Amino acid sequence: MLSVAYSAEAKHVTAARLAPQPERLEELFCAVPRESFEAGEGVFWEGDQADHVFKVSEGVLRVFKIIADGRRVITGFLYAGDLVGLSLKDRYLYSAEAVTPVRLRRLARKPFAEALEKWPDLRPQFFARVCDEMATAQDQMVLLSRKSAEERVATFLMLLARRLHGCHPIGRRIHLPMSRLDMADYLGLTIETVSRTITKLVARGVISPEGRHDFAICKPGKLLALCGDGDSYEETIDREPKMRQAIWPH
Amino acid sequence: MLSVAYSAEAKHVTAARLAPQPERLEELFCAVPRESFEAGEGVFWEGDQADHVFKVSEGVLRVFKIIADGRRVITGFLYAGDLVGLSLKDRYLYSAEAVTPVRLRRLARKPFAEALEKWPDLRPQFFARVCDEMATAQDQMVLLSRKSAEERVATFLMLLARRLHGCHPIGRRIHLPMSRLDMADYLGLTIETVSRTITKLVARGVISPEGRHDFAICKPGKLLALCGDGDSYEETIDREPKMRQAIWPH
DNA sequence: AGTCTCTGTTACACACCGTCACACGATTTA
DNA sequence: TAAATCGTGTGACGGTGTGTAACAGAGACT
Repeated sequence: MLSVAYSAEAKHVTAARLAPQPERLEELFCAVPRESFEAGEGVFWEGDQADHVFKVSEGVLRVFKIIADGRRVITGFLYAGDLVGLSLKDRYLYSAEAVTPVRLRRLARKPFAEALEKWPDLRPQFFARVCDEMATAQDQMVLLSRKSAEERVATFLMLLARRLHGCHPIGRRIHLPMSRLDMADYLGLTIETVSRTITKLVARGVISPEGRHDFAICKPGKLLALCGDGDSYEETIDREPKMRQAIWPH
Repeated sequence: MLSVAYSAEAKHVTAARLAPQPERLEELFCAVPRESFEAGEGVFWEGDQADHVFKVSEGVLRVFKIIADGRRVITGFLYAGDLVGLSLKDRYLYSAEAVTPVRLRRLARKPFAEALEKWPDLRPQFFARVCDEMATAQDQMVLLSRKSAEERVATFLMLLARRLHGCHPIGRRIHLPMSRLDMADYLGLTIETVSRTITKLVARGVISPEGRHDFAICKPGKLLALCGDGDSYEETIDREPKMRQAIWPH
């Protein structure tokens, strides 16, 4: 079924709106129908045969691994436009579940690979996606390895504020579609710590709550400084060289 | 200089032993001379123009990122045979330094990319390398996110024991070429904690020291169980359900 | 020998964060 | 309406791991 659009020459492509020579990687997914998943529903599981790649078209997905005694690590959240399952060999390295109701397009791995072989222009795009995935993983390792609870939460909020693609119109408003538990498992913390840290940020006027899952960023500069990435000038000059103290004065 | 071998057609390749159609990705690196780096010397730096890819031919490399106040995160150690700098776009995402004296081959990015375009058989190999890198990053995220200090150290020791490629002959002997500080920055701990944890493992007879940087694995099963990956049977049955206590009775 | 430097080990007080407990509000069920 | 359930917030308490030491060993050097 799915391979029809790609196994044939361009003239055979009838059912698809796919151009014979797709210019963008995403176009490969246009030919297949969208599938819907309810919040909490699983899309695939770690260890499954990795037969498909996916493109999220609506909603948010969480991608995670489980270890021995039930500990869960969420390695990423995926939003509309993101591709899932690119950098895999034969089996999925992680499980994927819908955080919100999700609509996505599924493409079998083989036609996907064939398309990459056939149309060289797609390869740099594909490679760029994989590189972004890698860069994100690296940043996450930094976060998990060396950042305090407060820095982790601040970094997460900034991440979502930047990724405000189509989700919400305004730039200083953050929407957190996932539960506190999801956040905790993503940030390597517990729900309680996440909760307390958010409370702290609110108390200091950095952000202000608008319901459980929405916040306004009141002091973007402050929030950025709290990320611990050294993106801000104040942070690097205020600090004694090489000293790592409790970061907030009171 | 270096690009000479690839900027020309195959017939122009004279100085290289490179076959016109290389079968393995590594062969691309045969044409270029080896460079030497002393222990501690830098190979490239985060943010540099990513002009080259590297193949380690001898020694061990560390790859790391630095954040704001000097905190360092080592994202990986690279051994002989490993390729460095694959999954990058225009700039290096991390810095690389020699842990031990290192010899490596440097290949300009452009001819490397051209080779991948020209010889399709190399692409799956390249892709597999990138996937391995990704899988390793995922495992590291699990380690940093949810594992105790003891589990981290145990996991690291098992990793090195498995990667005992050409380094050392015997399978139950681990060589740690890097300093305790390097280990700490890789595992998201401090030197002191690494030191204490190793001491603990020695005290329980799991490993036994043979100098500062060499250990024998006395109880491989026990060490595996301590990794917290659930790879072993003992772990799942010994443990009270869901309880995570201080792990060692004495 | 001696001294210096560097790395690794050990000790102890403390802080951050995890664990446990319970309260609160929203939603569902009886 | 009450009762149950779920997600969340908040408090008290304790433990793992940290920070700051001081100390020990191994080279390198004079």
